[in-house]
Amino acid sequence: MELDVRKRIILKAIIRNYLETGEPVGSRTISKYTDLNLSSATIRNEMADLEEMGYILQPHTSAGRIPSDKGYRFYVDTMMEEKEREADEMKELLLQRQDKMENLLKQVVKVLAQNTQYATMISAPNTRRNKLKFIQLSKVDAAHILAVIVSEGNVIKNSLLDVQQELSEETVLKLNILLNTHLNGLSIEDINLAMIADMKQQAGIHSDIVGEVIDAVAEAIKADEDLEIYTSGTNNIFRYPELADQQRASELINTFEEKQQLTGLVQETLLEENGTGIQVYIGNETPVQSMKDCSVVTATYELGEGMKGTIGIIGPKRMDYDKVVRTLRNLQNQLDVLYREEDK
Amino acid sequence: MELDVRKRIILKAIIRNYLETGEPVGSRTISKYTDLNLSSATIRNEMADLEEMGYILQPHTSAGRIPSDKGYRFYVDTMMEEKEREADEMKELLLQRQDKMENLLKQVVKVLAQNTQYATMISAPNTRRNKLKFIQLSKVDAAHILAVIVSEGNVIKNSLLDVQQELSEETVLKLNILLNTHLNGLSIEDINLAMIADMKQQAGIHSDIVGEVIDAVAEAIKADEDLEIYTSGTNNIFRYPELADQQRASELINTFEEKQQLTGLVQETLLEENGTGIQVYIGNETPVQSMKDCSVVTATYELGEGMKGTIGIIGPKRMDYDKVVRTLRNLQNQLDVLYREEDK
DNA sequence: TATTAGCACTCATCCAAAAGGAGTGCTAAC
DNA sequence: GTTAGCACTCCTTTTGGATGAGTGCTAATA
Repeated sequence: MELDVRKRIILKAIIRNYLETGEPVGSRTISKYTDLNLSSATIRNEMADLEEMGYILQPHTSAGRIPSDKGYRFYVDTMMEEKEREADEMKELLLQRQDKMENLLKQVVKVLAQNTQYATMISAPNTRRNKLKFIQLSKVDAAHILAVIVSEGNVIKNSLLDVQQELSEETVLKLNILLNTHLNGLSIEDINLAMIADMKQQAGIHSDIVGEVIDAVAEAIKADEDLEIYTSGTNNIFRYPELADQQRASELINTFEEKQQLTGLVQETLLEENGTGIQVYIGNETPVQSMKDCSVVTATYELGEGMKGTIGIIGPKRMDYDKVVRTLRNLQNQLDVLYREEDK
Repeated sequence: MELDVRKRIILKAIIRNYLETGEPVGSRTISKYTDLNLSSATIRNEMADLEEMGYILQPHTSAGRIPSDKGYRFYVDTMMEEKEREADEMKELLLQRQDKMENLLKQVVKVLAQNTQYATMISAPNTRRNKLKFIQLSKVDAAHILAVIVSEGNVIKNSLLDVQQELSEETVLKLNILLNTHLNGLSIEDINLAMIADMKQQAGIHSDIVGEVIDAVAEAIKADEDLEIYTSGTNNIFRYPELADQQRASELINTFEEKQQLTGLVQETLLEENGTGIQVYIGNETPVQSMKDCSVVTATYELGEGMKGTIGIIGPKRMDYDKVVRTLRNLQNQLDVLYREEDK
């Protein structure tokens, strides 16, 4: 059996209605809701077909129908195609310029959660391919050296190093010059062992410090790559009864608190690049187990070349996909603009 | 009427039992539970008295009794006294040394939440009275200067400053010296306007930068004082039916997400210093509105003189006060030890 | 052949009444 | 002062209609 035009119209009507109400929708409703001028009985026949084909299902024998994951998938796919053509007149999200990356990200998730009424997450941009801009060692006290590492996009990391014996100010200065001349402009992938050996040799008796700094650089650039995830609007899940029962709510909240559970989502999204960078995961499609009763919409954002991060919106399956996708696209643009300004 | 010995025993038995079960406790239970060898009827008489005195209450006419806030208060106060004498044989919480304050705090709340099965929070140590150890300005690129501010306890803050016109390396060096000679060893309260004016004058045409740096220092040391709060174990509230209904859960989770709602708790705790630094807020006693159905146990911790922070444990009123207080005391010690090691 | 009216049937939900049970307060006896 | 006994309260659970939304099927209709 195939999905003819009329079946499509009916399926869409069912889904639209369910997105609004969250209640199973019956044949009579559709009969009135659409302008097909068909009786409820005819609709019932079509619905039986749609159910057989797996697009909708009945919670129990004498209830209306709700969309299945397959149904949502159909809806999202065709909706996306149609909307692609439309102009995007979405109003701006109120983003203020932030000097620190962390604050920017926190602000983004928060604004996004407020705008969509869903739970949101954002991962800090992937800095692996990011280039080192600047290293600064400073003597803090007799036993500690502070390494400040700035990479492109003005991402700043600190690391406090223990030193065995006190270094003179001149030594610190020399090390600074040594490190900067060798490392500036390189990404973490560019730094190889030969280079490190070379630097260590030049550092002479202070070669151990060089080693520590290199480690710190690696650490700073890479380490919490998967931990820097911010979330907001967690308690929005209570707006949707289908997610608000204790079992589910508890699991979801746990996932949002233990942020490393969200890394799966980030990785998945960065891998599966399609044109727009926006992806929709419905129910079991999501890579995070605890979200199998949710839908997840993700977007990759880019701050200059190589600095990619992931934004995610998590809500019930009857999410307003349309609005969410538009909002995310809008956000992508704004972040892009923000970056260019930053750079000017 | 006074609280004679027998009434105390009965009251404690009621509370103990309620802490375990979370159900109203009846006279027959107490009659068996205690070794007073009294019949349920006698217990009933005593319970009637206790209710009249306000220590316990009946959810409805034919139910058992549950402790009132006043009852909990009595229990906590006397329990504390008794336990004060006991040796503390609590097992160590598994804290690993962390180089960054942020990581340490995150670890502490997490371990604490896992150990107690309640929701936990910690505020970063108050840095207001903290002394400036070291300031480092570095030229990042033509338009940006990076200010790194290190204060006692090796708390590091960064701030990226825009500059109108490019500064030479020498100028940056001069400014560094100027700032460090003037400001090192001072706390934020020590920095006055005269001093700032003096520095600005010495900086000549670069006085605006000095102003910006001072602002950054103030900002860095003070600003997110009330924002640096970490939480963990939020979803533990679902373990306790009396907190797990949607209304309450949603509010609590929101409070934990919007961390500035927790500042009230931090301030309150730092003010009301008693001997041990441990405080118990029962029900309405808590300064945070959304926790009026919870009990909150807070502890101040200290990392060296002046660096005080607050730890909080939030759970149902029938919290295991005994264990919580012991755990917190234990943690206070461990943090103290950790700090001394750090400092060595 | 596609559509529709009509009808029997299912099943969640609501409501009231009944049953059960835990626990109390009171009284009278010990 | 303590306790056994009993009537009483009130929550909780169960039960059994009644209601209503919605379906599937069949037979009539265009």
